[in-house]
Amino acid sequence: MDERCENCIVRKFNALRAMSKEELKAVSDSKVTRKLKKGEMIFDEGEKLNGVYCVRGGVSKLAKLSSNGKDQIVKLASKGEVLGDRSVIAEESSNLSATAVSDMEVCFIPKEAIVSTLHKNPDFTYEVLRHMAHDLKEADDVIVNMSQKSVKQRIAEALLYMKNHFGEDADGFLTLVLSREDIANVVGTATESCIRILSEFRKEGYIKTSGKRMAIKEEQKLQDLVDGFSS
Amino acid sequence: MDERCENCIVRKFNALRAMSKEELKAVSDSKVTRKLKKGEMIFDEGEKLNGVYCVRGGVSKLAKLSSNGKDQIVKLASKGEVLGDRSVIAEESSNLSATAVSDMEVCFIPKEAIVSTLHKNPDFTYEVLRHMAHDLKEADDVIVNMSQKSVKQRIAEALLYMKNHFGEDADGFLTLVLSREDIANVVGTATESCIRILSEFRKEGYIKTSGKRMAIKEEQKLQDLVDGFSS
DNA sequence: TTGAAAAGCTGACCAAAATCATAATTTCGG
DNA sequence: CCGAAATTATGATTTTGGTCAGCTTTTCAA
Repeated sequence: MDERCENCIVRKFNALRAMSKEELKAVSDSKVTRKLKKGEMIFDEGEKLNGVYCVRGGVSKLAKLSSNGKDQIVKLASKGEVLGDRSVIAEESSNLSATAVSDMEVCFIPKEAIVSTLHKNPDFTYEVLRHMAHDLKEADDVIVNMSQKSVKQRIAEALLYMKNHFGEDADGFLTLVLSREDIANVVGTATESCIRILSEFRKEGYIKTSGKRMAIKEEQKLQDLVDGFSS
Repeated sequence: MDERCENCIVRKFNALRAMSKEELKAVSDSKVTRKLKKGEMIFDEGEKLNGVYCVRGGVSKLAKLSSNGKDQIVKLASKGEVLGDRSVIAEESSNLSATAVSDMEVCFIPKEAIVSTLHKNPDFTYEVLRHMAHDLKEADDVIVNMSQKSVKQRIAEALLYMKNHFGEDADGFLTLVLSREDIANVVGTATESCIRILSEFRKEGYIKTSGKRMAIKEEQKLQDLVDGFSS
């Protein structure tokens, strides 16, 4: 609406920074800012995307429905991240759904603005490519974790991830508040198992909880779990 | 050694086809063909790659060692696929190891030839990008399978994958011959569990085995398993 | 404010899969 | 062709985690 992409700081974090002044202007002119309430869906699995979404604020979960009816959360995206880029580039419909897990503000950028820049500005394309190569490496790590680590380890890891990527507030509580079900869907387990293990962590004194807010008290203990020490 | 990239058919299958005649000539002049025996390693996890490997023949497993000491096979690459591109593009050391699971022939292409083309030829960069976007989608599927499907389903899926991607010989046996351990590492399970389930499939008549060679007898039954029908 | 719905929690039970042990078979170098 | 090493096979046991059921707490809208 009001703010121009040229001045938008979130751009610093993504490939848009490799765009030229003019390209950025074109993007800014065609973009549409959209506010979303927690729980609202940005796009659904199988949907044809006409552009990408640049996250200005809030957090989104990218999930895929598995054949057994459960959602698997593949990625949590926040400020500066771009959603839907893969589908636009591959010219396929989205293989993931995107839903706000907190109130959000996103900018929709029509695909034409992206694709034309991809064809004309090799620096931009290269930058997008680097981001994607990086994402692919992260995906490898997720695959290995999923197949080789226990549910307990994966939950410990998810907690540390939430702290490192989304931070904590003044009282030490994790900024990102997820339901137990969402956490379960991140680590790929049953909600009850997730609740059980979080309770265990609480009893052990590794974390404390207050409603659905959580705080990490003993980061090292969680890290040891992830690394396979103790049990 | 002898064959020129310009005439190499495997190029048809990868992003190299978007290169210009001149660029291809430069690649061809700088490439080194290398033959590998089954079991030989092409590069190791953590290694700094000075180029990419284009697979001319044979099959390679891309694996990552998890903290519990087990290898997780993330991808099987065959004719036409390029290995190491992500590390070269991200300018990071490799997060995966590549090992020949059959005798192989690969062409090593120094990274300079690749990177300079990436900077100069947007079509090539775009093509690489499209491939990577596709790989990323596949990675999402793997994540979902790993976390939501049973070991039995994943093994059934692996067998179908082997048939569809590597084919079968005149007798109906899968062309790609993997050890039980490798199959276990693809699906992320214990070798014993893998053997047990393959035995079960044999007893049910879904497959037949002859040493480590395997043939799919009832493809539909395996597919039903994957889709969650029956049990 | 209140009452229904959603989310969180806990126990009991069961199924899936890992682990440990041991034996049979295959592979392969000499 | 032979024997050691690797691979495959199978049984017994334990652990992990999923499912079902019932209960409590929190949330949220009428």
